[in-house]
Amino acid sequence: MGSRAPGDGTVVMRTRMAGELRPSDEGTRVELCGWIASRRDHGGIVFLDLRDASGVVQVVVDPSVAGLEAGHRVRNEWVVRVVGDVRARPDGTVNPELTTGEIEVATEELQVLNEAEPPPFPVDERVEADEVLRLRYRYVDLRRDRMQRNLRLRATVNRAIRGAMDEQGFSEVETPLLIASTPEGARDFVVPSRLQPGSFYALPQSPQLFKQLLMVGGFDRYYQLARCMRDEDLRADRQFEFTQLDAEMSFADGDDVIGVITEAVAAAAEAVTGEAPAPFGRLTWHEAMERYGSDKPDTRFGMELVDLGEVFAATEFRAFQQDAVKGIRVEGAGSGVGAGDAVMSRSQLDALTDRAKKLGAAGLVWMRVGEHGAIDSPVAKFLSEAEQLALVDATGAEPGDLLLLVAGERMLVNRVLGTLRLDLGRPPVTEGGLQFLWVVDFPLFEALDDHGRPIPAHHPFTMPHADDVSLLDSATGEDLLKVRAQAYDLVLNGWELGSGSVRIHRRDVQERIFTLLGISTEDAQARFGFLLDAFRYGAPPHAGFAVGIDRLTAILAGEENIREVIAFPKTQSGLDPLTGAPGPIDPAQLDELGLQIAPRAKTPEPKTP
RNA sequence: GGUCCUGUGGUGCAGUUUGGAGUGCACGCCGCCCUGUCAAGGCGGAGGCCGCGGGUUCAAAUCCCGUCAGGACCGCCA
Repeated sequence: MGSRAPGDGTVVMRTRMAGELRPSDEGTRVELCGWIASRRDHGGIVFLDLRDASGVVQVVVDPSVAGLEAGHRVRNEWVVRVVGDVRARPDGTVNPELTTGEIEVATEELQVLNEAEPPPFPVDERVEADEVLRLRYRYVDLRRDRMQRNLRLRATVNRAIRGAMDEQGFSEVETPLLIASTPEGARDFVVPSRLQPGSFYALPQSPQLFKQLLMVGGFDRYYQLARCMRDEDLRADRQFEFTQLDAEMSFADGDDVIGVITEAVAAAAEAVTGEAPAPFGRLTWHEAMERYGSDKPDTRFGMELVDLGEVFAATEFRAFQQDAVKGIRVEGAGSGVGAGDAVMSRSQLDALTDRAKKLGAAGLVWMRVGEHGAIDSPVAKFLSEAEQLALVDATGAEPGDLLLLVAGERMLVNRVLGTLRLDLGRPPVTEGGLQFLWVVDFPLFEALDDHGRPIPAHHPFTMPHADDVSLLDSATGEDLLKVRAQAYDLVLNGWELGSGSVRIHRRDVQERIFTLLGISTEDAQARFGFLLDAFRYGAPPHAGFAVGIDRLTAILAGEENIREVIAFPKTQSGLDPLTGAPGPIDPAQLDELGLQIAPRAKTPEPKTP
């Protein structure tokens, strides 16, 4: 129960929480504290809704009673303390909309703890407030149900994750925030050193190197809810600062890591939804690209990519004489038979074609499927009857469907169709349940740079796939891109939740990778020599992972944007409307740090005609 | 760096396409009335740099250019 005695000499301001009162409390004297959520002043009687962290209860005040005159004066968001008795509401005045709607508090004492100006936007959520206003007055916004719900949900996620990791024998270890620049690919946030003028710390993009050092240090199983900072442009799913469940384990392979992380993430989902999530799927990277055209497939809906190579193997149509021809089937979006809201107009199809071209495709072929496999398309005349029939057969198209086809280099075709698939079929965040998916066997290198050197897809400490190690020595050029890594991603409803890998723990293998990447021995030594050194002193085989907590929480909360699950986020241009950060600093501070601000290159004046 | 969308009393919108008086709706705010409301109700009232700057025009919230802020996305985030 909420009733407490002071004990330590402090004054207890309240005995109960507003939202927890029930008919069983009838007759109880309660002391409540909170904000006025709403007032309904009838003159001789005033109804106040008192809101605290637990919810709302109706408080009834008779302002004609001596000492209760403030009943007329109080306004929304004033902070008050109420003493009174819980009583059943009179017949016909029960409010089934409120969990406390069967009772009310008959006020005997009304104390104004603090007056308040009218809030810049209503705390009640009937109308959506402008986001910059919400951020500027975040402390008001935080009173609203949505933020209360989301941040408490986030706390539930953190609690469940810590519980699951603890149970699996992981120890939470903190790592430094002021570090040397780490080899992640993002731009560092940088902190000037006062004691070493001209030198800089970097804020961690992740605790990557430290967790590997913890493995060398014999911690065996480490995790941390780690703040990470990356100075890259912001998006709906990206903030400068974000939080990861960061984990690393020794004497373990990729499947061990997948098992552990599955356990923790499923525990978080279950803590929020009340039921265990569906079993996590698993696809190879190659399969994900071929079937969904993405390395983070949204498997809440079908519309999979169909390989039409066989169908057009001997085609006369030049546009389809390519590395790959693939298509997607958009149900009911064709003309005629199945005509309805889903049907796409000619101008919509033109827009789709533009979209495909912007994504790099040479073009987009659309086909409307009619009765008996009849095909209506600008290119129908170039296709044989047999090809048309085989096409309908291969895609499983029904009358009224629309087919979208792209031909060209295979991975380009996959990416273009994968994007169109999302444009046309992706459900809102609140629909389709939770589709967790492991994507495994990522390639070790994602591309070749201008000098023909491979660019690591994950990071340079990623262990190559055991079966592909020999390729590392023999392969050159494009063939290097076939080398698979022991790297894996966790995907939820088309969002990349996180990634991990088995790490290289042997110095000789690591040096071979550096050589391939064109990182010289001196360069490697300068950037992360301490890690290479550590590997000389008995590094265990180890593997790890990191899960984006902001993204996981957003999806569990049914939010499209991670700002909704962050107490004090920044806008897309990296500003905090509440504190005004970032701002200039005192010249004396600059001086102390040995820094000077270079004059910014002015943008050229607009040309006068 | 780029593309698209948005900016109108404290709040949320309409008005911009087709230039013609700051016009309108809802909420909030202030005052008065009101003893069973819960989006309380009734009467009255206050509140505007139409983001900012420039241009076109007899006339600009409206058209043009620039700029600032916000959002979505591309680039970027190995």
